Amino acid sequence: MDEQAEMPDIAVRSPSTEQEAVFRRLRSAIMTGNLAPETTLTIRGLADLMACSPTPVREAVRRLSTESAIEVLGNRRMRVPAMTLAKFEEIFSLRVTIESHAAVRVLPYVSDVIIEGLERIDTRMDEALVTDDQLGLTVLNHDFHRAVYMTNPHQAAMPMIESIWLQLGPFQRQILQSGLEFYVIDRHKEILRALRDRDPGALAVAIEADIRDGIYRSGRQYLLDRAKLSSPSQVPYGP
Amino acid sequence: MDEQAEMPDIAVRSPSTEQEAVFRRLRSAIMTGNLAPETTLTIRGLADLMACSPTPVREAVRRLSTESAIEVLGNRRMRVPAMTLAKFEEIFSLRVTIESHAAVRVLPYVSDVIIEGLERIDTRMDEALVTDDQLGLTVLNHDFHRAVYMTNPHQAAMPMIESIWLQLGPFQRQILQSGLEFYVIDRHKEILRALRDRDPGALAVAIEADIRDGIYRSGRQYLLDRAKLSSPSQVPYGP
DNA sequence: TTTTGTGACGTATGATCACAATTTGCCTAG
DNA sequence: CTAGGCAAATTGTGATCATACGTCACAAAA
Repeated sequence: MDEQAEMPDIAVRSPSTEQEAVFRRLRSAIMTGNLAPETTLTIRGLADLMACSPTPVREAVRRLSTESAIEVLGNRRMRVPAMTLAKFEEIFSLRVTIESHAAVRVLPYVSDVIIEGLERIDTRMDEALVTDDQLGLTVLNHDFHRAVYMTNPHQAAMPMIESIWLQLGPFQRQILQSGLEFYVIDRHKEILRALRDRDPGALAVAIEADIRDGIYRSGRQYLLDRAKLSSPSQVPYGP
Repeated sequence: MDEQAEMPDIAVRSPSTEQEAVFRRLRSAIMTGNLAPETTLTIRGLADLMACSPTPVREAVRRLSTESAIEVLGNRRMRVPAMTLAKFEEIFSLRVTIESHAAVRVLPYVSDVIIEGLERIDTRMDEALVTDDQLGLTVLNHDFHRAVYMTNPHQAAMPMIESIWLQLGPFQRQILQSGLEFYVIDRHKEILRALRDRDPGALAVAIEADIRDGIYRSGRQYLLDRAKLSSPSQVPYGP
């Protein structure tokens, strides 16, 4: 009867609610590695920290728990999940699979404007690289990949990709703190070339290389070392 | 208008929290197609329905919104998302990719006991097929696939796969209601054979066939028909 | 007849309260 | 000095209250 007038509300609604703000802050903190693995969280503590009542925090934390960004233990406690070697390998193989899939599906929508935007991000990454700005590098890398995948207007995999980034965030910090350097080899140029050429094969290869050359190598090394020297169940590290 | 089963999955175990129960019921209702697309939901309405205060409902609804199972509109309204042809294709190709990935990663952990358990589920599916029990068929199909993927103890893709099922649930009901029959061709036998043979190639093929022979065909047909009689040569979709 | 302003009503939201469960610290007994 | 248990503090959970915002209906003016 009246369902045809779809009325696309293009108006961008401000995420003005407190709960949304808390959610964003917490999520961003986890994804950029501001919270270490195995950090225990309390709703009241976070509420104090963010100067609001427990209610918005509670809901934000729940949302993050469904994304596997926060682990809710049976005994009513929650914490940032720990990382194991097996889980790490599993997550990275999944990441390669999903991101390659999302990337290839972008090709029909690639345009000069799109590529131009990506190049702009890549330029900023080069700047962050020379100033050794690790945080900026992480954020920009996410921005770059997100911009690629979101080029597909019907994109369905983005929430899952973000969920993976979220699960990797805390561990990334752990590696950095452990003193392990990881070399950032810029595969973005290859991604851009594959996009320009509309070459799905080359694109998948470039995406996989970019992911595997990132924290994957040093992360794997870190977990192997830890497994080796942890004959007694030792606390991984303490901030 | 919804709860017709007493949560068959989580029968007596874990009386846990009210919020968890509400979450499970809502989630199950959506996944099995008890809620039609574009159904608008109100927190208070659901609270009345489940005989509890708005608080647990609010949190459950938020969790579901992060899984794209419920769409939160800017104007403080929420509803079950609508389905479009483009979104449908996107979701299904993603589903094939992720489920194939998860299935292949199961092979190192396959054992006779595992296969036996899967055969048991498959037998029950055959029974549901002859009695034309659509709901049972849907639930058992999910159980089967879940059992396959969860064979990998370090499984990381399951939450994402469930999220996809969740997004497909409401639309599945829409197809059934429209009178379109969909033929269920039993590809589970082929999946089982590939598992027994530890054949990754055959397994991926079987998984893809199982998914594409399910509601995919009739769902696609339904959306094509709807698009045809809706607007002959208008702009396909808004952004 | 159409458009616009104003009011009432309903709803989400966040704070606060009361309660239950769990953890932590301390004290006592062995 | 260690193990066990009791008590207080801490924390999550659900209900309720106050408030802000959106929606709808009705009326008045163009």
